Order: sequence, then structure tokens, then C-alpha cells
Amino acid sequence: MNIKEASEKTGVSSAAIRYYEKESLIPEIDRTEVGNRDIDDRIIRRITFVTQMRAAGMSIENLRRYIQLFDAQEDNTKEQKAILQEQLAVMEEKRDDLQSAIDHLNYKLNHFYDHMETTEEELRELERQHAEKKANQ
Amino acid sequence: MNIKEASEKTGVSSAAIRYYEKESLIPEIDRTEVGNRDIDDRIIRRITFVTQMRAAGMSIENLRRYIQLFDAQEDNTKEQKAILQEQLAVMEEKRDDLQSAIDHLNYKLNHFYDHMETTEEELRELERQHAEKKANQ
DNA sequence: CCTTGCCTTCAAGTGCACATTAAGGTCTAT
DNA sequence: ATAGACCTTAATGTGCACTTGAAGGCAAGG
Repeated sequence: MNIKEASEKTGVSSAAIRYYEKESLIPEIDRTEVGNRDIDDRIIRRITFVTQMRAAGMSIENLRRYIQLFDAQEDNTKEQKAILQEQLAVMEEKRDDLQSAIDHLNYKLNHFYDHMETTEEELRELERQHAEKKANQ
Repeated sequence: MNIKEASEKTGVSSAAIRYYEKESLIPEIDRTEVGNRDIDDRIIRRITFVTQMRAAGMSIENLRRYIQLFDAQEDNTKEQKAILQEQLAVMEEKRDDLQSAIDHLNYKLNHFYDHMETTEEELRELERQHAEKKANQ
């Protein structure tokens, strides 16, 4: 598969795929005799992984750091798991923040004020929701 | 309250507060006799709103667009609601994408492979989850 | 009187994550 | 053999969201 097909398959631009390779977010890609990239499903899966982590807000720098750990042959399973768990925590917090903002907007929509300022009433409601969430943990 | 105190209260840098004012994400701030910004709780709430929407991934440009609508005195409640609802949809999609990535990472942690590539098995699992989610809608 | 510490505006700089351009190579079709 | 569509690398440009720097004002303390 050439880079254009890979781009269409993943939704990631050709330039971005080359960039990911250069930044070691994906493994070095095999080349044809004339030097063109020949992309297989293993690379596609790695690109997909990068896309998903990027969408989850992980920076290129952090992504490279722990992909390098994975690609190192030493047994760092523990460390790998720790890193994944760390990222998981970041993502869960992000999701919860997002949920708070969603709740906030829903509240706005249900109690539509003349102005969009966060009112004292809303702040109290947000605090209430926060307390409730904590209680549920 | 001066800008430094406001910065400490909101966690937004002084420069960013000035930037938000310039970009009309928050109202024009009152000044003291010598021209220093005098920030009250109304502004603090607006800054907090901006922070929350920014954290939810809304761009400065889009944020300004609809804050201008709110600040306009005409009755555009319908339009305002439409915009909030649109942003709500964006945020919910983002949250769901994040949840997918979280599920993905959890799956990785539970079926820890030698390599972090997304396996065929995982792809099938992701598809299964996707189908399930669709079915629940 | 001068340093410290806050403030002001305006302009320019920064970091990230690519996108774009330049200059050239290869393959296929007409 | 000439165009068109793909590819390559390397360098440069871009957009966003601020950050930093320059140059200066105001008020308190030593």
C-alpha cells in the first residue's frame, strides 16, 4: 500500500504520516526498490493508535516517549503498564471535565438566562453536582 | 481586584486575561483612575466560563462568535440556544471519542501484549463496542 | 531619591503540529 | 517523448493561543 492509500484508509494526511515516522511515533516504514514507502497493516494499526491518543489530547512528545519504551526490547512491562495507567488517568480526568462542561451547558439550556454569565445559582448547582459525583465514588 | 489577584483566582495568566479582553471573550473591564483594570466577580465568572469552554476544545474564534451574540441586546435566544446545542453536540462527541480511547487503553491493560500495536482482536473488540453503542442509541 | 512591585500598551516571539513548497525521481498512458 | 499522477527529501510557512519583551507610569518603603 502506498502512502496515499494509507492516508485514505486512516484519514491521516501523507505529510502527517511522514511526520509521525520521522518523530518515531510509528516504526520505520519499509521501502520499495525505488524508495517509496510500502505500508502494511501493522503500520496502519500504529497510525490508528497514534490518532486515537492524539484525539485524546496526548502530545507528540509524550506519545513518542512511551512508544519508545514499547519498542525497546527490554522487559519494561511494569513501566509500560504504569505509563498506560497514567495516560488513562489523564484521559478519565479529561472526560470528567468535559462531562462537567456538558452538564454546565445543559443547565444553561434548561434555565436559559438573558445573559450567559455563570450565575451564583449555577455555581451552586455545579458544586452540588460535583459533591454528588464525589459521593458516588 | 487587580489583574494579578484575578489571575491567581482563576488560574489564567494576566497576559491571557488581557488577551481575552482584547479578543472580546470577556466584557471590557472597568479601570481605576490611573487606568488599571479593576476586576469584579462578574468578570471572574466570565473568565471561568471561557476556561471551561477552552478546556472542552472550543476555539477562541468560535467562542467569540457566540459570546458576541449573547452580549448583543437583540433577542436572539433561539440562535443562542442553537449555538449552545451545537457546541454541546461537539463536546458529547469528544467525550465519546475519549471514552473509546479509554476503553481501548483498558483493553490493552487487561490483555497486555508484548507490543502495543492494535491487534486484530482489539480492532474486533472496538468494532463490537461501537456496534453496541449504536444499538443503545 | 531610588528600588521594588505592581500596572499599562504594543509589538514581536514561541511552541506545537502539522501543511506547503521546491526540486527532483519513477511509472503509466497516449 | 511528453503529460499526469504518484512518490521522495529538506526546508520553510502557517495558524492558534498565548508569552515575552520593551518602554514607561504610579505608589509605597528604606
